[in-house]
Amino acid sequence: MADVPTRLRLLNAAIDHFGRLGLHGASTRAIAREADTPMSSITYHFGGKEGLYLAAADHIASEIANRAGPALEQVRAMCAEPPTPAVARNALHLVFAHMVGVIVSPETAAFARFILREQADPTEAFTHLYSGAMRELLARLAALLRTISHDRLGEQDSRLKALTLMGQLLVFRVARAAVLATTGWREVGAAEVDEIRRSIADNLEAICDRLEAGGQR
Amino acid sequence: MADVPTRLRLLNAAIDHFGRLGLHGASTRAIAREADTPMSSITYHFGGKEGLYLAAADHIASEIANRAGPALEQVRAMCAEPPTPAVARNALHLVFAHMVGVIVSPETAAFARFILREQADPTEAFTHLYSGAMRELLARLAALLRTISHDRLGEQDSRLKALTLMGQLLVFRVARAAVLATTGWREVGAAEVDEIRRSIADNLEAICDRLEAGGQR
DNA sequence: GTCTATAGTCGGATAGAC
DNA sequence: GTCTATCCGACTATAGAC
Repeated sequence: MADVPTRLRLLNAAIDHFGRLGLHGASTRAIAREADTPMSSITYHFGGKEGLYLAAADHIASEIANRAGPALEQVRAMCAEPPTPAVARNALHLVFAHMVGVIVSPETAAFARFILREQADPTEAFTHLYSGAMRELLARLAALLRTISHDRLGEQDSRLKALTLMGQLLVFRVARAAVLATTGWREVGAAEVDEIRRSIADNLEAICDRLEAGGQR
Repeated sequence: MADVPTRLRLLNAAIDHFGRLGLHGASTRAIAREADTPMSSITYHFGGKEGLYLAAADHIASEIANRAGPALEQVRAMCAEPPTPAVARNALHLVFAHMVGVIVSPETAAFARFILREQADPTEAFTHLYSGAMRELLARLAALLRTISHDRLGEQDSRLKALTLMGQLLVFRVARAAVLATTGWREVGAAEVDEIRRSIADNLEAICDRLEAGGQR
């Protein structure tokens, strides 16, 4: 902790400030102050404010890839040979149980703010974020859902369903204030994450049941 | 359109600018310019930047209450006498079919940005937003879910499930960029909204089936 | 690589004319 | 109610010392 390079200190401070205030709203002075380095070192390391912004996006993408990596790796292994619906179902549960922890964890809060803002008003940085971490995850989820449905679900339908499922997680990140107000929780700690995980697993079961049995779509 | 009072023009411009840039990031000069009035009229009408911000939150809350009103009214009517699970199920579908349109519509985009930002970093304005529109909706959803489950679902569990269900909608608003990238859509128009509505209705059916039959929770 | 100093722009608030 | 003029602070960028 004591010997973090200036470049990295700047990136961490940048993710925090840009996430809260946006590209325009954040100030390089404040970022530099938090990183305990003069403002002009931003020019030196990243060429300027926008360079720092893009570098922050790339840094987030690689950090997320690291965190989602273990779960994705496991799913890749389970799907090495074409999986049965039962195996796919297992894999789906695995991914979600893991993602709940990742998405709700305080360490990813700053990442989430940055990504959220970028989605609201996408710039060049969004491509970096999407290609870096989200695309494979969503594609894998969609493929699992299709398998579970015995391929009755169309490709587009399975992508849509993957998105709705991710939404069940997302709400606990992006609407945290409403979540706290509704549940009466004071924070989202380990006990609360378990409750969320159970509720979502329950929904997953229900949706998989219907998919596997063959509902009307 | 031609004769909108200055106060209202300022509110609309404020919602747009604050939603995109936040309280600090937005500039009263730019807001006033868009409202085609001098900056000092903000001082006159709202006392300053923060007064304008709070007024914008109140205005959003009442606009949302207007839009969600019809659906909520219908649900209230259906629940006048304690509803059967089948009636509750109908009501649930009704609310969601309506909310999909509301949440995804371009007119509410500015509202969504404002609320999103406020959730990420709640200020006094959040209370206004939550009490004004969200609370009753979430409470009604939770009550419907409980009824559907024959009261097997606990109060807290039903609130959590209401939140996960709202998440399925939310994702199409807050992660629009990812939605477009994943589906290949170029916009979320009427045809796309119908697909979303079908996918979510399908999930609802699945979850209600499980709830009504009595899953493990 | 790191820091200081400075130039030029734009921000919010306010006083006071009409 | 509406507008102009002005104050002062904060911002980004950059030149140049070490």
